Amino acid sequence: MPHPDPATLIAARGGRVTRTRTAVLSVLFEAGRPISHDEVGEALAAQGIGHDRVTLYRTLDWLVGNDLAHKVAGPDRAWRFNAVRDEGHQHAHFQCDRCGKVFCLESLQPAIAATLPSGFRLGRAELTFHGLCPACPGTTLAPERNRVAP
Amino acid sequence: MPHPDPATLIAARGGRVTRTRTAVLSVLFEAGRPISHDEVGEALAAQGIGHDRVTLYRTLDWLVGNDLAHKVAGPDRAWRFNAVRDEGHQHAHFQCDRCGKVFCLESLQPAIAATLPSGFRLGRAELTFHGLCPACPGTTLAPERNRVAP
DNA sequence: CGCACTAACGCTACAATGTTGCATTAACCA
DNA sequence: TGGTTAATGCAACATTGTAGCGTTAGTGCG
Ligand SMILES: [Mn+2]
Ligand SMILES: [Mn+2]
Ligand SMILES: [Zn+2]
Ligand SMILES: [Zn+2]
Repeated sequence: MPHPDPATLIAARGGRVTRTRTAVLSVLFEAGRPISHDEVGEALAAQGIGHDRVTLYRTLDWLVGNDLAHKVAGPDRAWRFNAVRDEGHQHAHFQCDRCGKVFCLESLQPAIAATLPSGFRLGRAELTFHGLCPACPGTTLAPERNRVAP
Repeated sequence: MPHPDPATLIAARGGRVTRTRTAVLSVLFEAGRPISHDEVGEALAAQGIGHDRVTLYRTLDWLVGNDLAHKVAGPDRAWRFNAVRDEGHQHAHFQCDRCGKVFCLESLQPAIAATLPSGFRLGRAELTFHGLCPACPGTTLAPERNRVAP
């Protein structure tokens, strides 16, 4: 399935279709994983698209606020941004301990069972796995089994 | 059960027992939840203990590196630090969407079942609940049930 | 106790990430 | 095609954390 058209998506939200917005959303679609503000900036520069740091922050915020992207915390306290495909964004993430890349585990449907202490009202749960991504060499210290109960 | 003696714990790790270290560890014990660098600093100031920003960062890092504290990400990309009681630090956390406070759910033993895509090697899993803490008013949009499967 | 050794401190400077205010530009619509 | 104003670009600032380096003080030993 090809990527949706950024301009159409942006217009559908009532936003102005600008060069920066379409380019940024396009970059997010092609990245395939959540990338940092800085990585987006590099991609824009590679396309010869001039951009201001602040504009980029605001563009990314606009995309998130209009449900065209979502952001997830990275290991280095910089947000990673990802184009939204399926509605809901109900999936876990993976952070590589070596290269720092973050991945959405879209296909993964983890089952979590837990009962919170009284007084805590649940909004949502966020599940992040840490370890080594497919591209990084080495082995983890933890058991190699892929079933976990932290 | 009363708090362990900070000075004893610090000396046991081979570190020098300084005023800052004992005071910081004591503050962490009394906080009862993970608190930010800044909150630690305020607590120190309230005790009339002079401190330097950098020293405080280094002290907290030392405590973490020596397994006397652990740090967990907050909602505002500032770390929260917590005195370690039980070994292992195998528990979930809760972030309040209103006041931003972070809580360790020490007693909670969530069950997670998931199978990672091939190539990903698992180190550990991190489970964070979001919602409203006992001290904050309001209701969440999510279902009030305390069972979740994201 | 008094001294030596050096871990820990405190200061300055710097880096990374993100925000605010405001004048200018350009997307959209009539 | 022109007017309206959302979006941009620039400068200045805020927050969180790090690196270098001279100074202070905790510790062990005679
Ligand atoms: Mn995601
Ligand atoms: Mn904890
Ligand atoms: Zn990796
Ligand atoms: Zn709260």
